[in-house]
Amino acid sequence: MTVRVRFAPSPTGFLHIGAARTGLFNWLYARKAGGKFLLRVEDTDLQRSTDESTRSIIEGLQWLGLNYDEEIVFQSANAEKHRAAALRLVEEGKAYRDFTPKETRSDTNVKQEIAERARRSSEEGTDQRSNPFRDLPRAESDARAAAGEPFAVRLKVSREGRSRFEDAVFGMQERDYAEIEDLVLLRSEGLSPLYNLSVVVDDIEMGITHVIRGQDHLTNTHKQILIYEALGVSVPQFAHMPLILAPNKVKLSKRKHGEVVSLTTYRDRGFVPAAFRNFLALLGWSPATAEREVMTLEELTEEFSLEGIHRSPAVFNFNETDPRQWTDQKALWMNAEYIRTMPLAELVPMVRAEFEAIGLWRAEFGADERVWFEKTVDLIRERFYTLKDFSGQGRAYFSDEFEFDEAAVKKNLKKEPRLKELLPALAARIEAVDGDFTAETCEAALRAFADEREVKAGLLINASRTALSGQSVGPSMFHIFEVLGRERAVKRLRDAASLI
RNA sequence: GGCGCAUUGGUGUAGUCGGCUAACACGCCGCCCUCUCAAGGCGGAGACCACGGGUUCGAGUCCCGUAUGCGCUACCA
Repeated sequence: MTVRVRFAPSPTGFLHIGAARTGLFNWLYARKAGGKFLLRVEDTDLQRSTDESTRSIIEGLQWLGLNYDEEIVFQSANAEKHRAAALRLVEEGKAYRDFTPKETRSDTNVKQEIAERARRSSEEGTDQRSNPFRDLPRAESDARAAAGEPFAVRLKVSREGRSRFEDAVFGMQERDYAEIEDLVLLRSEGLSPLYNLSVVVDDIEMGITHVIRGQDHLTNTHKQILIYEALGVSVPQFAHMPLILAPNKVKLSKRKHGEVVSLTTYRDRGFVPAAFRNFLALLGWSPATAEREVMTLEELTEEFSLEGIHRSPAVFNFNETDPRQWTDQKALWMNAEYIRTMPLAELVPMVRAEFEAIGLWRAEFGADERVWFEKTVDLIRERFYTLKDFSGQGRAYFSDEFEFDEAAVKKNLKKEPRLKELLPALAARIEAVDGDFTAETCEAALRAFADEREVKAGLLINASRTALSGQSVGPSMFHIFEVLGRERAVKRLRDAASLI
């Protein structure tokens, strides 16, 4: 049997990183098994669903490199099928019409209301099967429906017995039927289908063999199994994955934690897709042969297995008050690791895209200066954490309009008044370098000059770094000379005197 | 309230059939390298494996209980 899995996000708000991880695991599972990875947009809640959100899901998957097979399924388009399935269950006596008027429920304190209602009914001793319409004679039910009386459709859950299934991650799961109420399949309003019904009917329709999703669906799985059984269809294999928590151990949510939770944030803040994907894969999963953590997509696919998924939730570690830790440190490290080690040919287009986005790109970078551009990117990549750094700290390499870092000016230029005179003199010396303008020839010239003036080479080197790049940190100074070229290097050395 | 799940250094994790002086990565600290900062190399601090019982010669690993957290419990998804 061919493996068919699906990623089924609901399009409300931007794509959550937890959802993205679920998508990733589904993708890895499908690819490893040589099966199909399908995308289904669960947009049955039309009030909250937006096209923009659907776009962010599609873009997010694309960014992560998770291509899906077959056409996207929009759940809302299948409502008629879902309804027909429920009605068929009424026909077969496996579900019934409930003519009880709908209770109005305030959306804000739902959880609390549920708890209170449960407490009350346990005190009164009412059980889950006490619905008076459960055993209403069929003829009467038909008649009332025909007369236009509104009704919801509920599944008739057995009075006795136990539901059980083997979850690939959490193991054997059991639940007494007594704990499951006769769940509503169709709303009284317009007989519109509810989540549990829609999911099951769609999964059947799409031929899903493995349902890999968040742990928040674990207990509801029993309800869904009941629907599968009523429909007379065998159940798929289930695998639930632990949730991702915020540092204070609460569920990571879009509302509370904002943009760190959104996948697009990582794209927009200079993450390399492969790096973030790698990081995400390691959150709640670990390879059986855990020797290295930096893994290519191929390696991840090869290593992936449901058994490697953990049962305990993972904490996504970040600190909102510290801009250096705006997201998980390990994610940042992983990104830096990718930036400095990935093939230059893959990195350059990403840097280009970043430059184009902020208007720093010039056509020459891709034409006459292409070799130079790549060499420069290669020179500075080593100490960068995100793609944004190329246009931030690295701006001076690509443009004459850049800012000087205050602290750097203070530390490397202002501190030594003699530099006001030394720098222009050094500029003249550098300008006069014979032959090729390389790191070696520049170094020789600078060191000779330092000896002559009896100052430490380090003084000139550090001053030059700030003069040429605006920064106090960066690559070897002589390579900066080489990359900037004679003309720009000399000009910047001269101009820097005015900063002292 | 009921049901379910989880609990190894700050974070992510490894710990097969019980034998650990509890391993790795990120982060942190120090040293080396050095023109700065990284990277790299070396080293260090940091966990009585949530707590309490039990089984056993021996428990992070098995059993019971407690606590805490999370999830579900809806005519939300």
